[in-house]
Amino acid sequence: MVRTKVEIKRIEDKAKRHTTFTKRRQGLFKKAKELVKRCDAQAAVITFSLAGNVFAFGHPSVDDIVNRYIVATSAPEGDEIPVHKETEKKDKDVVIENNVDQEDEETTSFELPVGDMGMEELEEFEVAMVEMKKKVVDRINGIISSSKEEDLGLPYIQV
Amino acid sequence: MVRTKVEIKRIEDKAKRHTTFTKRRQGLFKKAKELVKRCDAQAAVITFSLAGNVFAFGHPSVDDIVNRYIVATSAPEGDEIPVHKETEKKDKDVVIENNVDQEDEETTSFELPVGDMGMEELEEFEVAMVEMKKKVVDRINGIISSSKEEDLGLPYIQV
DNA sequence: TTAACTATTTTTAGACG
DNA sequence: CCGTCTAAAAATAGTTA
Repeated sequence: MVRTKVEIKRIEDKAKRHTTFTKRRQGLFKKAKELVKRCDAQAAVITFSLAGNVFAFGHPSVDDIVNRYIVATSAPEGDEIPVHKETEKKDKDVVIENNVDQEDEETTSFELPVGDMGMEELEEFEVAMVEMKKKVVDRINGIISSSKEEDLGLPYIQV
Repeated sequence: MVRTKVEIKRIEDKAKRHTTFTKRRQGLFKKAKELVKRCDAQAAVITFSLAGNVFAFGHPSVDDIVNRYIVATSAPEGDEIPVHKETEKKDKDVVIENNVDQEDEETTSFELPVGDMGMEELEEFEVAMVEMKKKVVDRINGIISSSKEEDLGLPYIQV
């Protein structure tokens, strides 16, 4: 029939799990698109299935969002990120939830100050960021080639 | 009363737009968490409000997903990304939707081959990736300091 | 501002083709 | 592996506190 009312836990059956993944991923993307349209916001959704496939949505683009995220969350100098509880600051802040196991206890939310650089300025660096992304991969290639013997049969970069 | 049935277009009123952004962002995160739990998948959701605040969720972490995304979507050598229609390949592929205006015409979906590097191997490079992220920001700092005059009053990195 | 409330819309699990 | 269908569950726009 239509007996719904699932508990949110891992689906053991592989076929069912994949079916649900597909359906819910589509629903998640749809929700993200609606958020972007109705709220004039920018957003990205990136998902990896167990099989290793990646599905991503982003507006204006996934790379834009990823780059902006990297910029926004990388501390300029030190590495200590001030962790607050909830936003009691004026206007700019970042909230990051890092795992899924919290029971709404607001124990793993982070908040840190962000500057005033707007999108117009950020977009000036988009090209540079994309180039940087390539450099990251190049660097990884270097790490791979220096840490793995080629005769191990590992593909060079492949990622 | 409760007359719902909104059309998905930009909300002009700022207060309403922000309220909707908050509600829908929470809903989006909840959906992402359910997807992760039920399907044993990895996912990240990153949103930027118009005010410039960033809210992000990721499992196992936003950075993990972002790094994995960067690795998965960066072509090893050339830059030409083969664009297919829909997944008719065997197992590994990437689908990227880059904008929100498409009317399900599947005109802006990309698909490109991805290798077999699994999470275990990918995680070996997590630390390196995080360091790379810092280097990206350092590089941007360099770009800023070389392209902007300090007397313009622009904060150094700030982003 | 932020938090309920709730009628209604929207999503989705399961079944079927 | 698609898509379609449907009842139940979940999300949410508009309102109120």
